[in-house]
Amino acid sequence: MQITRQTEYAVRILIELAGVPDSKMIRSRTVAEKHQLPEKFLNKTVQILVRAGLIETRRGLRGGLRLAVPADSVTIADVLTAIEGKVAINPCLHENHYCEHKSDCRVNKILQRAQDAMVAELSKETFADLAREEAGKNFSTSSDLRRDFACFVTSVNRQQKDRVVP
Amino acid sequence: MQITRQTEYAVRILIELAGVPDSKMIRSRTVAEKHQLPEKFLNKTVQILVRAGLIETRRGLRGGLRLAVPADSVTIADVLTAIEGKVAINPCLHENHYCEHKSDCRVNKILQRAQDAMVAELSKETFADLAREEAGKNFSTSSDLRRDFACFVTSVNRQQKDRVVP
DNA sequence: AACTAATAAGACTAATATAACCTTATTTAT
DNA sequence: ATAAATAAGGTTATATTAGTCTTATTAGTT
Ligand code: SF4
Ligand code: SF4
Repeated sequence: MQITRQTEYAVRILIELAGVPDSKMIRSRTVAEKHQLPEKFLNKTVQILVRAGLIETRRGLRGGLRLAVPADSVTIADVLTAIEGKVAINPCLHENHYCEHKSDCRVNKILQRAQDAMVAELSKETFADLAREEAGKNFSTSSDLRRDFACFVTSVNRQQKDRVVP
Repeated sequence: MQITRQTEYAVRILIELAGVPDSKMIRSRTVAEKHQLPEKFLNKTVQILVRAGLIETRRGLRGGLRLAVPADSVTIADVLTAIEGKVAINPCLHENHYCEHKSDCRVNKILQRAQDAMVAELSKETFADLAREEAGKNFSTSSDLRRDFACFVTSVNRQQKDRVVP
């Protein structure tokens, strides 16, 4: 019941890109270094975002990444869908999933409402908002390697084996 | 971003137990066969639920499973927590997770609100409600092997490779 | 045209989490 | 005693997630 690391990486890319003037391109390596993310894996993530139509890239010298859509029209929910596919917290929430009880299953309905509530929250603020927030902090758009945004999510996550079953 | 199969199995166990008169014990094998779940895996799940204090078991002849708490005091959210541990859709939502930006990170706040909204929905109806619903359907508490509740979630889930990235 | 710095693509591997199985104990009513 | 049930925990299998590596392609610069 977690979003994947890749989704979080993608969110960070989008925040990064939403925070710079429209036409400027940001190198993927810059993002990787700034956020301490594995570069190759980030590039793969970038490709998914490109295919989802959220960002665009240019190769070659002075190439890089840029938003393909207005920052105020993208939300975390969009990124989640782009990276992990259509959201469905249980298989039976896919409309193509068959279950004979689906039509009147109360569990299904509860799960659906829970998911909808979650997605609604994830859709409330756009990356334009998020980038503004970032700008308010000590966040820099320069290409040097200050780690204003570093958070070592992965390593911390790995030791999270502690089940809360007393 | 899915609940695990084990969580769904646990939900089914609880629905099953909530639907029978208080003192009666249900054999775990009965649940497994009725819902077409792998018996050994189900037993492991049962143990988790026991340790979480949600159900109690008795071994030996005429042993079985039974709710350890009133059906109207348990929700799907409780089961989710029992099986998967404290809910956290991103590592930084664990209060013991450190991130220097946590205190004023907007992403964190959005994720927290999304999670809260989801959990709130999952907490709205109790298993007493759910069992009532089941009773309304053609659901039987007899120990024969009618598969009133069968849903082949696992197999369907496995072919769900279709990423929605156009 | 040649060079260089960038992304593109995809195969490959590694690590982790999830799911399932199996075997041996332990308990309890009969 | 015996049979029928769960308890426990080790082992395996599978799926997902994360990350790496290699080679190609593109585009600006000189
Ligand atoms: S029985 Fe209900 S919860 Fe289970 S798969 Fe069918 S619709 Fe979903
Ligand atoms: S920067 Fe924000 S979203 Fe990322 S780990 Fe820290 S608190 Fe969570």
